[in-house]
Amino acid sequence: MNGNLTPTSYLVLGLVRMNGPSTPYDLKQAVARSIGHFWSFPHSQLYTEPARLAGLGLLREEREESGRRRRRFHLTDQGASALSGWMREPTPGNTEAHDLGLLKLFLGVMDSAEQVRAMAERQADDHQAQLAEYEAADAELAADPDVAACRAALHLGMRYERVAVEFWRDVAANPPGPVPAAETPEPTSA
Amino acid sequence: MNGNLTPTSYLVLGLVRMNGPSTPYDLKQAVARSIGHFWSFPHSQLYTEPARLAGLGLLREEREESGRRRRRFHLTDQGASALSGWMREPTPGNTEAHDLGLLKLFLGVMDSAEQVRAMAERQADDHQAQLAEYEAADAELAADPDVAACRAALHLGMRYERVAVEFWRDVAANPPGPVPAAETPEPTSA
DNA sequence: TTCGCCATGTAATAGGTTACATGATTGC
DNA sequence: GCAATCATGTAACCTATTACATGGCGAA
Repeated sequence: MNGNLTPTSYLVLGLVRMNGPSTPYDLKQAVARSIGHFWSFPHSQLYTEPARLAGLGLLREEREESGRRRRRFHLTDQGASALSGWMREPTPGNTEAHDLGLLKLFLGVMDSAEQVRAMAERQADDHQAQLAEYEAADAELAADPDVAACRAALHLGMRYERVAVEFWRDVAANPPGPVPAAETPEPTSA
Repeated sequence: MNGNLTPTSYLVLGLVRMNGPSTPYDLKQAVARSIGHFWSFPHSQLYTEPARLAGLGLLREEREESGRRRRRFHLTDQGASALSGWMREPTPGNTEAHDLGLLKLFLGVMDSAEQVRAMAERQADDHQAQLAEYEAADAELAADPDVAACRAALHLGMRYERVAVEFWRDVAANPPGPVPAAETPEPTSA
């Protein structure tokens, strides 16, 4: 077992701290409702990671004896201090924005401006839909003053989405032509 | 060897198409100058992925006999059509925005509003710096009409950065308080 | 001509992803 | 009581990341 903590680790620790003792399924739900919108964590990780953290003493595992025999994880002192230690560290590294639509646009392999326009319109719609989801999620949290920080994070998501919608609409309105190939592809020899 | 193509694969194919026959080092450079700003690809991948693609017949490998014995990869017909096939597919999946600062904010584990403010200011500065880099990169490309698509992608990056700067400045100006822990951590038993 | 950085790669590992698989609940 | 879905997990694979390692090349 490797003792290094990844973003996933801190996510799990943080969620347990925020929501109290949690089962992996609880974590999965919490992620889906909030940060999962822009940073996806597959559920299998949310099952394996807490177990790993328990092995490191940062969580304590408790298991139901009957029914679903859920594993419920509790934050330990050590876990709490690992978490607040991380908070105190500087936060290096830029934002990673992985967006396949953007990659396609960047590579400039679209055959025609028309094809670019079609994709851009699709992207704009998708981002619009995403924005609506954020707004709904945010409205649900609006009542609770304790979660101001969570909402703040959502707000950045919302701003990004608005920018993305604007951006793709601009692209659709004025699609760039294809980047010409620098060489003629060769007959495949394989 | 697995024939599935990942975003990395298309990146490599697309760069070779755009820039002509390339060595892994060329790819590394091209990435660092452009898309690497918001989607990082470690250099080791840019060495192994072209080899894999060559194995699939999508690139052809040519090796220098003397000196550094570079491997230079050429696009094949098959590679070109894999690339344009991908372009025609719809682009599912949302943007993944991995940002550790945002994760920290979201988890609400900061001890105090003051700590939040300090981080927010740092983030704002970092994003400001990033924005400046994009602008410089964009200015370099401005002369060449062939790379309009690449520039368009950069422009989204720039918009994101502006939003991020604004956002973190707002957070710094009005930092949310910490989300209270839902449970008291337990003494570690390990 | 030597030093240092640029350039080129590879090995090992672990985290992430997909796919499978099954038991528990709940609603009808 | 049956079906559908929720909930819970695990195993295998692979991609990505880190770390190491070395030879070429240019500058002083």
